[in-house]
Amino acid sequence: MKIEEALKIKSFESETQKAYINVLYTATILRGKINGRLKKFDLTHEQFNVLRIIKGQFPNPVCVKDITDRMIDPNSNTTRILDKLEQKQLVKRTPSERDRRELWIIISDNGLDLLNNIYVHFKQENLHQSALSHAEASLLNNLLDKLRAD
Amino acid sequence: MKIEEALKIKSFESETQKAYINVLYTATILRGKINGRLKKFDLTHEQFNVLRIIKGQFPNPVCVKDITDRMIDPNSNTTRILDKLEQKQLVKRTPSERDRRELWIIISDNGLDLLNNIYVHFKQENLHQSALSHAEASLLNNLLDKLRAD
DNA sequence: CCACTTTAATTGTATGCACAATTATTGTAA
DNA sequence: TTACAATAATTGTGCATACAATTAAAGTGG
Repeated sequence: MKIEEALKIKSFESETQKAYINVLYTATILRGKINGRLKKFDLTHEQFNVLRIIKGQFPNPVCVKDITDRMIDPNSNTTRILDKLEQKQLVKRTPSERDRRELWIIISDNGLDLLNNIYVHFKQENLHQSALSHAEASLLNNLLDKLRAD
Repeated sequence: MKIEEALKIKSFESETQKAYINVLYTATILRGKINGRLKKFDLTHEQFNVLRIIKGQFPNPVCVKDITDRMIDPNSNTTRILDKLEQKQLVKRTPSERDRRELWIIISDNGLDLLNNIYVHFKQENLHQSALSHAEASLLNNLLDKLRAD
């Protein structure tokens, strides 16, 4: 559905303003879709994102700052998301060996298993197989990169 | 900056997965930008959005459901956002004349003035004048509409 | 070494997001 | 008209977002 129909908006100030609203609205829809899929795994979208980042460096540890730098929303509170992940025994925090201010965070076997299950599940449900062709998705990525550059 | 640089991601499963992350990340950036501009007006992004929706129907009243249907994020709690707006005397709630379950909400003179100030301010700072041409923004809108259709 | 700045992580607080449940009212069909 | 379902709005709860402040440790220049 077109954005103007979805939000019943009659006119926009400019095509760019429309794009702003469209990006925000689309993000809400995608977040909802991802949260829905993650529900059965008892993970929120941002917990999943953080877990994925930690796994990305496995078997090396990462510190909190490394994670924050890679997060989709760096404002969300990394410490508190790590608290949740640690409660669920998906990650471990240990003191860094090079800097006592830092923590080294590493994904646990549980965490690795969980992520693998989720990936299998996503593949089965074709989460990322979209109505967009590869070329269209690529174009979309370029336009978003450009929009952010303002 | 390209999304893979911004989030230091080395590889994606697919161009569409990349687009998902890109949309979510871009939304965060845009939200931050808008929140920054709205700060001096003591409004949050969603309060602004709701106020704009209510103004959109002025001088007709809207009920809560009308607003929810038009919100960028319909999950955010309309009642509580209206509480804030009413506290700031930007809107008024009165009982509906046609249905006692409904409320009629209308923007106040204060609210209209505030929105006008904000629009002037946005124009001065060229918030919605982007690096994208009209044609590019239009293309972006079409691709986002298509991405949501999955 | 010592004051000072910077950095890493945590904490605090207000608001927003997400979802379920509840209350009040209206519509509807036996 | 009386159950029952549907709808409008609110409320409750847990987690996330946004931003400021704090704490602890490390770097730096005198």
